[in-house]
Amino acid sequence: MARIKTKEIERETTVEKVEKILTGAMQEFLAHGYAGTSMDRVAARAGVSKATVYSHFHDKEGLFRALIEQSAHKKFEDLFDKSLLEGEPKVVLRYLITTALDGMLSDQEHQAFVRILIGESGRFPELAKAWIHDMMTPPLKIICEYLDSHPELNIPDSEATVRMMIGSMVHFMMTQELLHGKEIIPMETERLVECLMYHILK
Amino acid sequence: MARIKTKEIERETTVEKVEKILTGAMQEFLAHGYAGTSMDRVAARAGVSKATVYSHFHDKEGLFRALIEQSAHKKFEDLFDKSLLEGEPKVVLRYLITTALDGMLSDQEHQAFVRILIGESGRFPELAKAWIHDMMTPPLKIICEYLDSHPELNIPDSEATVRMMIGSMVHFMMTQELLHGKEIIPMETERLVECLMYHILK
DNA sequence: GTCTATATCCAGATAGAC
DNA sequence: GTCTATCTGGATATAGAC
Repeated sequence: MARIKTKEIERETTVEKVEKILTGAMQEFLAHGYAGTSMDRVAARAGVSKATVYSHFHDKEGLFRALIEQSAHKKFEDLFDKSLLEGEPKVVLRYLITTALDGMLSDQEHQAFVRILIGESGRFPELAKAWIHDMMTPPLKIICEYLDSHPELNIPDSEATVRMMIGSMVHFMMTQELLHGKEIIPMETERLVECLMYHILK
Repeated sequence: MARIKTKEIERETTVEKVEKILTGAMQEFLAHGYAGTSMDRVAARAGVSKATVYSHFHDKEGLFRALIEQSAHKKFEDLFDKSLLEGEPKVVLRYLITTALDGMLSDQEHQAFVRILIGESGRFPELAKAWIHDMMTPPLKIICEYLDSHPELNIPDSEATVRMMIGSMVHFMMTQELLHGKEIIPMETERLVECLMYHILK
């Protein structure tokens, strides 16, 4: 009994260390990029030795891949609540657009994630692809189905329309926040919301 | 006379070396990012010594800043020809959108530039701002004026509309090319063109 | 599993001859 | 202005004790 308990305690602290490494490494990668992050700082931030980091993740690339992949899967859950896709388009669409935009604009970690994903998409193409698959495809499909279920909207190509919608929103976040364009080309979020509502609902 | 000519020849080769350093360094930065680029390879690619690179550019950061700034100023010229902004909207807008989209989708160097600009926008915020100013503001203004000069289009907020337009186009390029989404969520360019035409021209 | 200590290499940057 | 040679620090990664 005692041995088992000891084992369990040991495994717990190990898990905790791995957890600390993962979260700390994520912070480092988001702040400094892939090449700009050192394994020394990753270890220091997690409060463990470098050798421990290497014993859990084969090398720097392995650690990076694990982090990005995990994050790509996780994030797409909480972007929007698909149960809200019921009701008349005027209300539903406005709510959808507002929620998604505000979510992106206020989430600095998500912004840093997008930054590194794009920045490293040359070196790590598969990670970019996985993100596209996990983040873009689900909302695309769901919103398409919603638009198609309302033929009175008269939308000839719902998929293209949803891409236009998402694209203008993501691009807005990028120019305003990621690229620090808030002061250079300022614009209230509501104007983009109204614009999309106007052009989509005719 | 002879001395002057010698001097001129010497200055010519110097300029040539600087040119070689600039173009070579650009290739390196575009391929490997800021932190991933080494001054050794920059020097080697230019066929000069490292000391020569440092004598012309104070340090790595200075070289990078010079390159990105120069490129931000230069590129915005050839994106579109504003003389083409005369005629009826159906023709002008379609041509504008098609040209810009095809230009972005086929220019791999521009794509790599966007990648590094976003990737390093955390470390070099002023460069990102300069690019926003040089690349976004001019077309934004010009297209806005065009739309406003055609009140029959019934566009309530031309600036927001142009942002929607440009945003969806840039985002399309990013997902398809930068993030290698061509095979994962394929879509013909024409569909986005038609979609924009439909929603903007009502 | 985790540590300290270390091997090995390569980075940015400069000194000094020519 | 340009080179070779070098300084110095910090990077990835591992060996070996506990």
